[in-house]
Formats: sequence, C-alpha cells, structure tokens
Amino acid sequence: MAKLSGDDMQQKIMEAAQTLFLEKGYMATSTVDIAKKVGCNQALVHYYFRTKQNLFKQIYLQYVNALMQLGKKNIEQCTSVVDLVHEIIHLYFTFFSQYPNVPYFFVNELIVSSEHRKMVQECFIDNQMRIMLFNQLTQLIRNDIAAGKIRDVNPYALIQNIVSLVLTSFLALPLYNDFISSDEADKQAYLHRREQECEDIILRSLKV
Amino acid sequence: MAKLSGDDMQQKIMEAAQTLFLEKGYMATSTVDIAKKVGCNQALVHYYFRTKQNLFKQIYLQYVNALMQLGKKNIEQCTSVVDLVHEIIHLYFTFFSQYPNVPYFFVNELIVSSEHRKMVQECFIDNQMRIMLFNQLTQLIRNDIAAGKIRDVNPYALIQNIVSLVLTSFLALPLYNDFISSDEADKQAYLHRREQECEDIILRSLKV
DNA sequence: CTTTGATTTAATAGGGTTATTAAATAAGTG
DNA sequence: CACTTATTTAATAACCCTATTAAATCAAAG
Repeated sequence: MAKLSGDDMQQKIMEAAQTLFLEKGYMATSTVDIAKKVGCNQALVHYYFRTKQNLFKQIYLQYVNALMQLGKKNIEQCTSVVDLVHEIIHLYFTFFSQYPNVPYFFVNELIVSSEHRKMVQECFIDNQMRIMLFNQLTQLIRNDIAAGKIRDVNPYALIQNIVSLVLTSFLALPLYNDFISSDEADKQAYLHRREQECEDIILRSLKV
Repeated sequence: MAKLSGDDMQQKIMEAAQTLFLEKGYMATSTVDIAKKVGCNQALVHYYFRTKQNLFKQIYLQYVNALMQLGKKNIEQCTSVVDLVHEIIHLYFTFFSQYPNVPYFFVNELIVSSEHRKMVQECFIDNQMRIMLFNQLTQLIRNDIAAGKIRDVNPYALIQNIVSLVLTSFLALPLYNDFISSDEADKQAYLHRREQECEDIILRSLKV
C-alpha cells in the first residue's frame, strides 16, 4: 500500500483496532483482522505496537482519559448533588451517544476479563482525577445531607446506581434494535427518554 | 478414565463447560479446556455435543428456563405492582446469588455477541412464559395506575430499570472484590444491601 | 546521487483451535 | 460366551492465531 508518514499509519491502525475491539471484543479480534481493515500487512500492527495487548491498552486508556477530561471540566463547578447528578448523567449520555459501543467495551473488558481488570486497575486506582472527583462528590453529599436537601446516602452506592442505569441504557441498544425498532430516530428518542428517566430515578431516590 | 454410563459423562461435560463458560466466557473456553476439566478426551466433548456452539446453547437455555420456571411460581400470585417488584427483585437476587457468574454470562453472550444474540432471540421471542409474565405485569401496572397507587410508568422501562440495577449489582462483584473487600461475608452483606437498595429505588420511582 | 534510517512486506516459527477419523474398550443381550 | 451397540481414545486434518525475522522499499539529508 502507499506509504504514509508513520504517525498516520499508526493512527489508522489504532482507529481500525478501536472499531473492531468495540464491535467484537478483544478476544474475537485478531491482528490479522485489524491489518485487513487498515489494508496493510499484519506484521505492521506488531511493528507499531509490539503486542496486541499493548495496542488494546493504549486504546482503552484513551477512552478512560477522554471521559475523565470531559468530567473534570463539567463537574468541578457543581455546587449541589442534584446539580452533579444532572451533569454526570448528561455527560455520560453525551459521551456514550458519540461512542455507543464503549459501554459494552468497558463492561466486556473490565468486568469480564480479570487480566484486563488488573491492567485497568493499575491505571485507575491511583488516578488523581478519579480521586478528586470522588472526594468532591463525597463532600457535596455531606453538605447536602447536613442541609437537609437530600437523604443520607452512600457515595459508592449513588455512583453505582447512576452508572448502572446509564450503562445498561446503552448495553440494551442491540436488544432495542432487535426487539423494538432499528430506526435511527427511534433509537435517538429512546436514548433521550432514558436520560430523563435515569435522572428522574436517581433524583427521586435522593428525596428526603 | 473409568467409564461412566453415557448420561453421567454427558452431565459431567455440561457441568464443566458451564463452569468454564461462566468463568471465562465462550470465546476463551476451548473444548480442550472442558475435556481437561472433566478428565476425558477432547473428542468426547464433540461426540456428545457435536459442536461447541451446540454445547453452549444447551447450557444457556438451561439457565433461561430455570429462571423462567422460578419466576412463574413466585410471580403469578402477585396482586400489585409493589408486590411484583419485591418478588422479582428477590427472585433475581436469590437466583444470581446461587450462580453469581450468570449475569456476566448473560450480558457477555447476549449483549456482546450478535451471533449468540440471534440464537437466544429465537428461543426467547416467542417464549410463551415470557409473554405471559409480561402481560401480567402490564395488566397490574394498568390497574394500579387506575387505582392511583403508582404513577404512570412504561412497563418496558420499569423492567429495564429493575434488570439494570439487579444485574449490575452482580456485574460489579469483581470490582467490589478488587477495590473494596474480598471477604466472603462482606460480599454477602454487600449483596444484601444492594437488594434492599434496588427495591427501594424502584419503589420510590413508582410513587405518585 | 547515495546513504541512512524509518516503514512495510513476505515468510515462517511455534502455538492453539475445532472437528473428524478409525481403532480400542466396555457393557448389555441373546 | 459371542456379538452388537455405546463409549472412549489417539491421531490427525485443516484451519487461525501471535510474534519475529530478514529482506525490500521509500523519504529525507548529506
């Protein structure tokens, strides 16, 4: 194939790998598949990334960082839990609407493969931003409880509930597609309903 | 190995396959792995089930049916949505506590693999019991809305919310294990809290 | 124009995979 | 006991996989 400047090719390989990992998961995607999609030789994938695992890692971290960066900007200025819940849910829906396979990717690789879980843990567990955001949430919750604005809730549980409802809204997309409607506009409407529904449920769960 | 009557061996193979599919997923489990676990020759797996896909299918359907059967008994006699929500959530938690990997199994194979999704669809879409249970839910909801006992909700959305919260409680177990506590008693307590939390959230979301 | 270093390729080693074969062994029946 | 049928095995065909190698090609610098 026509040679590109190395960075371009590396980029193209990452993009193809991304698409395939998202579509079929890590296991079911081979470096041959990736090369075929790019239109290059399979050895080139190894030239740039040495191992398949390595390639995966870089892609995974890209998404984690993208989400974190986005989160930081939007969430820092929230002054109440209600605000924060709204922002977080909206953030997730915006992000995942753009990359609707990412939730599946996250679940599949993070929950499913203990190997990958370990890998992600390393990058996650002392992630400064994660800690900062969590501390902020905890503080906000404490304040709002003290002020009688919300009932006493556990920060972990709240996050888990939010993430549960949001993630499964996207995880269910293929089922929605097969069982209910495969029309793109319908799916957009579904996601829009889900966003409101998720926020509504969480806010109701916080009422005193 | 000592020969067993054929049914026993078939059973043992299914059980080993079950364990491995649950632990590592379909893709990451080879028929060699299964045979090794049973202690028999790999060809025997194919002798009884012809293909790996076939073996998987039988195991999958076993779980779907077990859950359906269990559901039927417990849910038929509910007379209100509140009742039903309690029963369904308790049912799920009881079932999944017994088989904590099944939620991951369901998600991984149903949501992730479009091939498997198609397969399951065929067995699911005209599953009489599924239709019956869903109709019962719809009817109960209509009645309770008319009686002013709950606010107007969409049956699909309600089910999705319940399933979301319950499934992710189990999907998060490995994360709980790694990040919070790997003590068995703690995990039991966590699941117990989650069951109450799920019911609480759903019931609050139904309040007029 | 040649040299040098970065890309890209073909070829292949060394695995592992599913599935099929034919042969060996056991169990049950007349 | 002999024969048939059901299990079980070893061996192997026919793939696909990752990763490495050495050789080919290109692009920019001297």
